[in-house]
Amino acid sequence: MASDTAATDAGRDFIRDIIQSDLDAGRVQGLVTRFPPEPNGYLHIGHAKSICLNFGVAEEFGGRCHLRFDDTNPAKEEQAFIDAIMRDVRWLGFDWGVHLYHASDYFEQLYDWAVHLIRTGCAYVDDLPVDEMRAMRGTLTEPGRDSPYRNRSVDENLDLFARMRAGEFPNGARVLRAKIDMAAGNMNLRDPVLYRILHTEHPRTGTAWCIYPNYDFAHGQSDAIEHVTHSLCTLEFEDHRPLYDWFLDNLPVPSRPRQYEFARLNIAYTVLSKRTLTELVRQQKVRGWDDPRMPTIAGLRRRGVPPEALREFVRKIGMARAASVVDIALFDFTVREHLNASAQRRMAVLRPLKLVIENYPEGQTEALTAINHPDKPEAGTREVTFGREIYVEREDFMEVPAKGFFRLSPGREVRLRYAYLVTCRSVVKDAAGEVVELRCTYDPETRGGNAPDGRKVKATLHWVATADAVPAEIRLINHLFTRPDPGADGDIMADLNPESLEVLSGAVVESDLLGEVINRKSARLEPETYQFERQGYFRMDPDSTGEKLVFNRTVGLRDTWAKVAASGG
RNA sequence: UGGGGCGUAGCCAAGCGGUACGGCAGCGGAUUUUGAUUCCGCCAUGCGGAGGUUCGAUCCCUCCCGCCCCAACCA
Repeated sequence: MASDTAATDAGRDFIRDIIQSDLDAGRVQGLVTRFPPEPNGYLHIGHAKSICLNFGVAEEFGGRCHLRFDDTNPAKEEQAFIDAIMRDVRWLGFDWGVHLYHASDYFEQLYDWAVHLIRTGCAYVDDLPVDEMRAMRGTLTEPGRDSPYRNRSVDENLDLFARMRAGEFPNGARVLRAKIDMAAGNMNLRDPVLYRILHTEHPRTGTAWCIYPNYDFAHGQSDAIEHVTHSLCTLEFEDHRPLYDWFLDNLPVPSRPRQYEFARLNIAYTVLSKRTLTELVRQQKVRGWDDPRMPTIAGLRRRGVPPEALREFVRKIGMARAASVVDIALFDFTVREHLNASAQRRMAVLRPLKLVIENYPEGQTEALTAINHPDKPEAGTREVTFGREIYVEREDFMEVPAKGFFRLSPGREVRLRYAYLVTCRSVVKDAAGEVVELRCTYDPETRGGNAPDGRKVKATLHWVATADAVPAEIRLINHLFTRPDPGADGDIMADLNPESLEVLSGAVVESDLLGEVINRKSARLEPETYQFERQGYFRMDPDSTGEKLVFNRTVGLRDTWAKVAASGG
């Protein structure tokens, strides 16, 4: 029964409804979808939406999803992108099994079908130069005009097309066009180009071809060859559907797929256009496709976003046909939601300020027990080293405390996480008047953090003992663009955020991290994402060396105080 | 009268003729050795607008308004 395979409660949407009714009505026997990336760049979070949809429904309805590279334009495509795409789809958690295909696998069949169209009078070879063809296509409101080559004989077309394939003509000399309707309101039906001459080596077929089919002529037929039942794509292809169907109607294809469109994903303060992302890489505005600031799957992975969070985000945004711009806060929330549940806690001081405990014996250190995860006792504990000199966060001290600030200031007592209650006695300043050191005393009776007399403190600070500190560089990843709608004024590069990457080179982390990080590296495991208490989530960057650890901030913790301070200030 | 779509809260998004699910954001409050987490409460008399059909309309009809996509030998 088809209804046995129904997606359950979670995540119903119009696509799943269509699939369900097609299955129920027996229109299709089983579900087959496909994810069809063009290997001309890295996958981004917009592709993640499509991947989750295509592979997701296949899983839910007991069908299968193919990974098919739409490699019809060798001028832009590379093997390196093919590899990266497969890596990213797998990392996201999906598996195409044996169903790995390429549009280029079908070049011979597509060529035969092109010949078929010529024979049936549905296609012709056009000699018009590009600009003339453009001029004759008409405009949105005026019909186009027939090419003078439109009524060549079948034999002449056959001969010319064969010679195109044989390499007799240079790039751009001729194209094969479908003969449909130059007056169609839908521009895609005004005798679209099917094949163009491209004397370019193809990553997979090498030099076997010098003519290549374009998207419209390859996509639907590839779907049909693979017996794809539901061909899911974004809204901008809606106008192509009549053409998609026209090919299926006029060719002896082995199956009849149908195309359905959904709205593409947009996210505020970011850009999900492959063209723009390519430019960012090319112009070196970022350090590569996997720069942690990039909305690419590889970039998000390097930043520390777990694949589950990405999938959950896609689930949360829903699936519909209305153009939308999703609030980046929803993404951040989803990442925190997952990391809060999974990430081990550690202590790191991003902007260190030295704190000396005057009544703590010189040269002495002690090991204190810290909890690895507050909600998961099974995550265990670890020892952190405490001593007379420690680092605390610069922003956890205010010489003149602002209203509502209840961290450290002269005379005030606070708790050092897992350690002791300390009271600030005085500050040391440099010649410029900058506070460079805090002089404190501690209460030896408060080991672990609680006072026997029950007195309370309002703040708990994270810290790292100087004796335990491992230097680290911390990279804070901020929005790549300064406005929610980058490029709305025309020049998208002008909207780049000059502070998208903040490098804190003087940070320190507890030494426990060094061991963990080195162990995982030697075990060839991907680095884990940790929560640095009171700061956010961080993941080691591959730029790390034996000399210095480098961490990227995946996302900060919600910071209510920052909000209060900003509005009150 | 080019063609094709879409309008439900600040942002997503359910709803399929019976009186507006949910999430994010925001705002209160409780708990807290992370100003985190968690927990409680508040947040559309209203569904782009105007008519119409109906006992009853976000849902059906008509007109209007607004927004998005299409004129690559890209996908």
